[in-house]
Amino acid sequence: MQIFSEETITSADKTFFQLRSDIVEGLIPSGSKLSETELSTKYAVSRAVVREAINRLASSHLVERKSNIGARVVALSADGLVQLYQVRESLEGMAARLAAANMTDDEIDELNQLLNRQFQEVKDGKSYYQEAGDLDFHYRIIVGSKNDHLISMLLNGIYHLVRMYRVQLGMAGPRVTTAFDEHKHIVQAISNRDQELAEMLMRRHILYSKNNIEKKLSSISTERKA
Amino acid sequence: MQIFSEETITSADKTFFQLRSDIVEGLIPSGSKLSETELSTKYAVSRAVVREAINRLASSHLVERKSNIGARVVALSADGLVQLYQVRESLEGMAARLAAANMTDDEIDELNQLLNRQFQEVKDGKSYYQEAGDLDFHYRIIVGSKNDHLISMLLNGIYHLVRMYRVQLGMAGPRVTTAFDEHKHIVQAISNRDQELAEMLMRRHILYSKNNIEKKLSSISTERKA
DNA sequence: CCAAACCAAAGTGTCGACAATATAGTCGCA
DNA sequence: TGCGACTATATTGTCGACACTTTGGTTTGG
Repeated sequence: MQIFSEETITSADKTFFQLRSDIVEGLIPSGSKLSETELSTKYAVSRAVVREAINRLASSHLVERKSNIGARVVALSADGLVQLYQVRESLEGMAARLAAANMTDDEIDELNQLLNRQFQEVKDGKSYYQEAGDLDFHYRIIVGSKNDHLISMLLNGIYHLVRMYRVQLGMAGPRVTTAFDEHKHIVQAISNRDQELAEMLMRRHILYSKNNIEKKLSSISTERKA
Repeated sequence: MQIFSEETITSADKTFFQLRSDIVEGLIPSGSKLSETELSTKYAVSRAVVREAINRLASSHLVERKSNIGARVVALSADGLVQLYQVRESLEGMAARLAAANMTDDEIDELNQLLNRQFQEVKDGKSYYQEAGDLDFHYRIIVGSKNDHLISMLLNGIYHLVRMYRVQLGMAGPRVTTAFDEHKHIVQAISNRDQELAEMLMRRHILYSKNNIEKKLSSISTERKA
């Protein structure tokens, strides 16, 4: 596999991926400080590559850096979540619209097949559908937009933050089957090349998703008070 | 001035700003290669800071970097312009909508005053309105959205690319007065807290702007053929 | 006892040198 | 002559050391 290797992977790349994963998964807690020297010993690389990795994380909005002071993992907040989903709604809505215009028939076929496979899994009960499937679905539509800026902003920037919120708020919950139906309708709209509808359905889909995760977040903060 | 100094400015910062400016203004031609060693002697800093600056430029989509090969300034193209304005339309439309919801009355007042000043300048003929005023207008609305992700994506990412297209295509042309009217209507919508209208007018404003610049681009490419 | 200046420890910013990789030109061979 | 392997060169990737800034605690003067 991976016929086109292209682009060799540097040490800084690996450190960046590792760090990003550790942050998203919560191994490095949100709000904590990232010490360059400490991380360089931990990952057994020079401080320079850790620095580069941290800079990239800052570009992805996963950490905040202040000169001469250091970098901290972003703090999750209700307000941050709202802002994040505002832009996500707008950008992914746009992605769906462009996808309806620009995806090839083959790509749309594959999208349909993906959904069918997931439907089987859901029916067979062995469904931990959840993350993997959902991500794959959104991923294909984003890429299908064929707009490089959009793709980059979503995949390099926003998406890992979204995952970070989901993971750290423990989103293993419900909303599996209903999300599946929403996905199906979106793909139908794309199949029909109905740009308007695709955008609207995607925006709504993300809005529901926000409400769902927001509810979880408020229930947690009330738990804390109790 | 600058009461809150906050955030000391490092050598890498200065190099980044300098490089970005040189690229946007065309002093470093689009498509050309950026040699780390060469630039480090040119700007009299170490290769490390040039590297960091280039990495940031890559995050801003002003250069493209490939590992072990180097970085090139992005090439301007008709397709790239279309993609850029697609996301700009969506994001700034969203900014206008959020601004109508989130700007304070004072901020809206200042926006109105800005427009009045510009109107005077236009009337007095001394108007090279063009860039400065237009940028200031859009800037305030973007910031007025109060959405950090949106602000960052537009101001750090997209805007310099937009300017690069404008500068290098020689946009000193017309469309001054008409753009002014469009600005006025957008501010009116924001004043009325009409989110829907503000978004729609902004999207349309940017669409016109795209058509204008696109026309210029095609006229240049036909010139070349002749 | 408090406040301001000072000092020391820790961490980030910058640098020059070395290692690894890509590129272009040369040589040899069919 | 044309093609492929090899070598030399230039450029990027990585490293450890040094310079500067921040921070927290200590001392000193009121």
